[in-house]
Amino acid sequence: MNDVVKIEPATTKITKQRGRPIAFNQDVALDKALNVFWSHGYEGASMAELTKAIGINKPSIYAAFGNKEALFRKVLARYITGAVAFVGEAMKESTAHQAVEKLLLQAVDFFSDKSTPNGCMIVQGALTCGESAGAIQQELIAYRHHFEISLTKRFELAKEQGDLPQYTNTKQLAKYVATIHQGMSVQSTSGTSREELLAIVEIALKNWPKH
Amino acid sequence: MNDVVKIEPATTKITKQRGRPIAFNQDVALDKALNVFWSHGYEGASMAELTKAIGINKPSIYAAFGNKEALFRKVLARYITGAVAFVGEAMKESTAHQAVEKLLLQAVDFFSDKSTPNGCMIVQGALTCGESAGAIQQELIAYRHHFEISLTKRFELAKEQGDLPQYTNTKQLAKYVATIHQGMSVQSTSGTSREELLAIVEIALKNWPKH
DNA sequence: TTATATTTATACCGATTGGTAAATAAATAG
DNA sequence: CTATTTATTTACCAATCGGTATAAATATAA
Repeated sequence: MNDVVKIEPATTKITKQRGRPIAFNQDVALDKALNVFWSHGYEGASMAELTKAIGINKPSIYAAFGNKEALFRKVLARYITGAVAFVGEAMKESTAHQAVEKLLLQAVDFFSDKSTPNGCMIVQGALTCGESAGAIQQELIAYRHHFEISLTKRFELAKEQGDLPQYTNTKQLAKYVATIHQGMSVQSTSGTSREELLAIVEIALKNWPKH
Repeated sequence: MNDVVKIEPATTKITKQRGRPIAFNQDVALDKALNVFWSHGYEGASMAELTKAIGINKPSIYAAFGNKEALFRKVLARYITGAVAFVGEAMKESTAHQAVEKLLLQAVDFFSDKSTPNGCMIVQGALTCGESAGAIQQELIAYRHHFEISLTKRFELAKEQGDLPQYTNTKQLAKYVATIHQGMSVQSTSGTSREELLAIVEIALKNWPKH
């Protein structure tokens, strides 16, 4: 639908796009939309504000991305593979403790980055909402659950490798870490500084399970 | 304005209300409105849904409470003196550790109470929103800050009484406890069970400062 | 009874919501 | 050139938003 090139089946010859060319970069547009959704949430972001921020007219948005919900899903996908990709990276640390420490410290950097809105869009994008946003609310819940599953898997690996005690309840520990992360997101949205967030991480990591 | 009785200045004789009597109980109406705001947040709760839930027509709501924002503030005041009054009670425990333990355990009961919506309205009532809800958003931020100040004061007292080490940074410790609480609110809203919330509290309390 | 005060229910207001029809502009194909 | 395709702009849509004017209903006061 939005392919830039079309390939002729028989000859594989590249044909130029027929009609009027698109006048905006879709990834740049998604980044600008991300900024609005991140700041105001799914419901709090109006199409009027999104249109103004992206800098193109509404019919162009609808032609390129579908409707508001589809736009949000595409923004969310970009947010996950871009802004919060550090979560997956942190899991690659050599011990569970190092992985969580890196995760939370990077989260502090992420939350206090002055070039982006505060907090995490997956946490506060649609925590509460009207019925029309119910599908997005559930989608974000699913993503947060997915985050806990990633943590749980990492902790299971740590148990195998011996850097977490055998008695560790990995799901509960994952929920604890997720709770800290989500609480920090609320704190960040409320104006908590980088130094204060760091202090929270320091306290939260003191009780790491010991052998 | 909404006084049920009027007192004559000179004789202090009680005169009956003149016009048509109010056909609904204001506190009951506020409780029903609370349920809607708590579930869907300030912006996500429409006047249409509030009207339906309260069971009276819109002009009656506006006459009794003002506008949507004033209604929310009155609901919020009732929420604080009613549903979440346990927060102040928990601070009266004899040690800081006991106070926080009671606070978080009562929060678990509160979050998993099936007769009320999940999570805390002060946390998720307007975490993100459009510009028109900015004042409510700031008010909720102020209430969360007030919660931290209460915790800080309790911890200062604990330092004086010797049940917290002298080196304790009470503000940071308060922020940690608030972060756990707010994270648990997000968890509750996402469907986390009572047992899982209890496990989070257990882990969170393991790292309490020791002498 | 009549007058006054207050709440009720009905119907409506302008503004904003997400979303689109229709016409114009800009490219390629032949 | 003309025809075709696609994206743009403008203007508009019905539905919902928070909020209210108006008049009927229900009480007391005299």
